[in-house]
Amino acid sequence: MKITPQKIYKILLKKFGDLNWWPIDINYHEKNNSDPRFEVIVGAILTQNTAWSNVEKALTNLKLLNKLDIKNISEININELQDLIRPSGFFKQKAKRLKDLVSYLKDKYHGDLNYLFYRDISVIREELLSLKGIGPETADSIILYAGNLPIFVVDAYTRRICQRIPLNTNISYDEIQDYFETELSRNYTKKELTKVYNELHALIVLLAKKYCKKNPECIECPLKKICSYYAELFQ
DNA sequence: GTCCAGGGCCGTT
DNA sequence: AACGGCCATGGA
Repeated sequence: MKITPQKIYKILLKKFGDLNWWPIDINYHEKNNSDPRFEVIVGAILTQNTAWSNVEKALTNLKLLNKLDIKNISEININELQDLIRPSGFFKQKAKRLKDLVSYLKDKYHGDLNYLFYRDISVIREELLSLKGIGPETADSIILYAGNLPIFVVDAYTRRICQRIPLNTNISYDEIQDYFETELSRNYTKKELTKVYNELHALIVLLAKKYCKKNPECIECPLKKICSYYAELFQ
């Protein structure tokens, strides 16, 4: 029996259910008439190699001062921005990355995310990747979770699980991404894919945090029946 | 006190 | 192309 991404998706979905990942503070954005997608974008930058709990503190700081929108980030003093996002770590480079990003959004799209996400996915991806501080995972997280467009996000967790099962032992980001997208495209319609990519990435992150850790705890892992790493434990 | 988290950049080999 | 050092805070 061949192990596929769609099989893993089914097992994890049955075990953990719908995760409704990357929920944003809709009350804040309704009250301030701001774009909730921008909160996702900021979160994607701030969470680089950083625990989400620390990112939440930074986002809270930005909201308390009503700074969580494109216009206000572009106008805020860089030192003040650093101070607000300090809890998320790497605060100097992340402040610069946010500044560069909002400059790009203002210059090219008049600060309107509709204009950005209206474009082709490949164009959005290339533009985001051209910005210093936005690599493949951040770009794809923005496209998927802010743009609600079908692209599969690969991260350190995805790689680790792919190696252990093994599902796909490629190292390059693009090859793993292409593998997941090609496989999943065979079983789901175009309309379903965004939802599937969104959910599967969230499920993978949860699995990696609970079971497939750096030092794995395989005993109760929902994937142990199809995982050769688990099988080798008992050789 | 040590480890590590939802990466990415840059310099060296 | 691949690897190592670096960036920084806060929770376990």
